[in-house]
Amino acid sequence: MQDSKKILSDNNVSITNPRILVLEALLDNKSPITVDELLTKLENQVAKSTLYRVLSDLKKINILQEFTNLENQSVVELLLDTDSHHHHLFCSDCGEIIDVEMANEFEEKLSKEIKRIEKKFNFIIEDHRLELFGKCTDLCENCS
Amino acid sequence: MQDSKKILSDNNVSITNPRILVLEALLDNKSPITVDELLTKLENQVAKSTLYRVLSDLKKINILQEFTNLENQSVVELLLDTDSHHHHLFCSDCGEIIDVEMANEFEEKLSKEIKRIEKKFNFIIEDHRLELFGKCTDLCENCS
DNA sequence: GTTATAAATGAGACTTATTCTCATTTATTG
DNA sequence: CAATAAATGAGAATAAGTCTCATTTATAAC
Repeated sequence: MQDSKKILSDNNVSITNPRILVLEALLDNKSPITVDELLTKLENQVAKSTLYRVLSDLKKINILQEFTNLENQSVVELLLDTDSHHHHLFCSDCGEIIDVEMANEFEEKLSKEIKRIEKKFNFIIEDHRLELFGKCTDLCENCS
Repeated sequence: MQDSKKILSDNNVSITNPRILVLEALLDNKSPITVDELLTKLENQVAKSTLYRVLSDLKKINILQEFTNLENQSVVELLLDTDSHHHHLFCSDCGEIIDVEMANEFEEKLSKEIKRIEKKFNFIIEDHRLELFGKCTDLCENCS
């Protein structure tokens, strides 16, 4: 059973062609992608309304993360439980978004600090997101 | 000279009524506010197109931060250089966004980790943002 | 394999947030 | 105070995302 079908059945979501196509597009380039790019990639294969519905389905079963890039466009990224915890690095020159794993030592420090914040604000903190903004200096042509 | 006028002249931005009104609205509730709420607050005082233009002016002079809340609405917050560095805590029950200062010790650790990432990815990191997601347990009526 | 049923889809209308246009008003400088 | 450039208001235009509803498809029962 292929990845995309397995993902769907594992999550008790019915296996349909659009869902397979969207999942495969996401598995295909396994890094953050603009909803707009996804729409183009799946043009003539999945209707716009369906794409948005499938994305919302994937969010519901907690395997899709959504955030915004520096231009405030919606960006999605598949996040399977086999994937490791990571954060994002945004280049303001070329717009690239790069997955970054922080050192364990740092994540531990962050967890401790989060516990302190939970007590201080009487909050239950379920998730966190760290975004780093800057310029890549040699990764792409745009970034001289 | 009032705050808002001083802010504008300090940044070489001409002092106009709409700019004063927007700045005062932002200074007034000095915590993140939805663009939509701001629009309502300034109804009949500042045209919609002007509000967006003024917000973009304030972003250009680097005293306005923009991000999105859990409902993907645009949220803005005035960020003067007299303000201390802070992050945000989002409540998924009531939608509140709270400013949070992390411990110095933690921010130092983060700076070090950022230096490591800069080297590893050949990046110049200029800014970072940490978002904490959870539920407040007693801050508001919605959150039982 | 057929059939019944509920769920998912496609197409496009609709909504909402944001940007754009352009005629008018206002701030600034000399 | 006059001249000029910049800013504004009003509403049209655009774009992202949602909704509707008739049709298609997946699933479960037989």
